[in-house]
Amino acid sequence: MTTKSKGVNNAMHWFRKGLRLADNPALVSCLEQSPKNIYPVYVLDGNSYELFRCSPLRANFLVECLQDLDANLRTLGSRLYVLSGDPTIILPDKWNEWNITDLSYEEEEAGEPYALKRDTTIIDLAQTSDIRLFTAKSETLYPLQEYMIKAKNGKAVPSSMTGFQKIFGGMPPMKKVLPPPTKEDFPQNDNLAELSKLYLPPTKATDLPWPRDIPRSEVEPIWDANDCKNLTPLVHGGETLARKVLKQKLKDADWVATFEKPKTSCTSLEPSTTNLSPYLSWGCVSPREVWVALDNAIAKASSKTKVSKPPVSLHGQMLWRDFNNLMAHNANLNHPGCWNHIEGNQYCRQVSWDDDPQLLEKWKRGKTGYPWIDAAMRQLAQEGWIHHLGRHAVACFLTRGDLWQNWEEGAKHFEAELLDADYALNGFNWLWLSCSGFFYQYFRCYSPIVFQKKNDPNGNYIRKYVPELKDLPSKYIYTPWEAPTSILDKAGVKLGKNYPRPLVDHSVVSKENMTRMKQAYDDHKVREAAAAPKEKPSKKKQRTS
DNA sequence: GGTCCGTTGGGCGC
DNA sequence: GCGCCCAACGGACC
Repeated sequence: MTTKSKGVNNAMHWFRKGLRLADNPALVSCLEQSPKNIYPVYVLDGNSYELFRCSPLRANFLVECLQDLDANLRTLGSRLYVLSGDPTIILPDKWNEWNITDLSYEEEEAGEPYALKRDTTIIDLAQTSDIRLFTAKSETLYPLQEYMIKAKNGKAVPSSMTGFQKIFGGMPPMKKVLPPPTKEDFPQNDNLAELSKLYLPPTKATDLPWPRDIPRSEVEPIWDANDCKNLTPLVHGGETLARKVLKQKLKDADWVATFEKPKTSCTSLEPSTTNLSPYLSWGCVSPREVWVALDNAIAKASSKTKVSKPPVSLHGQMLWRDFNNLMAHNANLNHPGCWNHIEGNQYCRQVSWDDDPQLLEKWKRGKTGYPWIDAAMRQLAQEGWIHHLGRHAVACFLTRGDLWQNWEEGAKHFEAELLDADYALNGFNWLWLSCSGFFYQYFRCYSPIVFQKKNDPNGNYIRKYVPELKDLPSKYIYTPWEAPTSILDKAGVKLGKNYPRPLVDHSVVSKENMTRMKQAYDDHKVREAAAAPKEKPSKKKQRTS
């Protein structure tokens, strides 16, 4: 490794995810080289995962993150340089122009194919240009490789949460959370004044290289592509807000200590969970910081409090995140890029899903005729968020429960619309809900009617998000097609006109679909047996000899 | 090869 | 609000 004397190197920190200053080990290790100048950059990359299939709410969230990052850097006497284009072209240009000698960035861990390809190219280019790399794995509580090593130990990587928790229990103490760099850590760039009006962060979603340059979707957008005005995001972007939300949500120590995910409500009009997921997925806050904050909050809970445990506790939610990343990482190691696909995905059952663009479109737009499903889908479009259990219900409805549509399509839609869209978590949950992987009890099926009726008998959630039904009596709010004409008339509901009739009869199709799933599982067994005909006998031989 | 378990199902009786 | 059954999955563990 070439060593360069202090003060003659020029550094670049490349933000991709990890849009924060605190607990950013790659940035810190770069600053530790005491560079003469540092250029914190973000590249608006029209082809990147973050922007591909990206709703205005997501675009807007990114803009807010960049604005906040720039503001925070300016308090340290630095700033964010926002570039536009293909990073593998634009970054080498800037290395040359700014005489960059050191480059740092947070590594992509789950194995998202575009990011991996991009980074491989950048690593090659950096080596060619004799640029020193300072990278760090800080997307998860522990680097995924460390779980892999711990797990292997002669065994397979666990594919259940229980198995993962065992691995996790044997991990060494977690790395300490790094404080944000101080003003003294940041050099004053020679040319800061000269560049003051260049490379400024975008101020609105339409400044991003989207949607003009990107073929976003085959279908018409659900929202006005240029307009976020009428949308009401769950939270706004940025590290500053992330910390505020973290502090606020963890203030009630007893709430934190007794949190049980399955007991939180997905129909409450105010989110019953922490709202931290968007910040975690964009890296506005580090998972370790959240972990420690949970520790601290629980320590303050009253001694009588019965503290909840993983997997249902808040710490458990952080474990799910790492577990999902590990599964994505492992799947992609064996078959690069397979994670959000059926083909080649070792964890995914091959199921012959139907392909009906009209049904898919009605699901996306919240026009299935099942008010509870439609309410959740419209909350997604409106706020960029649905409660986890709501996601379960709509994902089950689209796939194995009712419409029998390919989960890949549902995953793509979530990826575009969710503020907290996360490659690893999204893929895992669609595999789970469609009974394609990790969860196989297909006879346990969410009802689009009764699942939430007990939590929200008056249907307030439906009344909020499906306003055309708001005047229906509670008795029919979940099942408007059962209401007498006089009641529908009184409520201003015209079935098939201003609110659709149900696309399918759940009680019928859910049973039919169980039979289809049984068949798919049987076919899977046959394929497995055919794929490895000699393996089992030879193993037996070894054992008996 | 048997048994138990799996973050969060639905329906019923009590 | 709880316990039990429904019909019956794969994977871990013995």
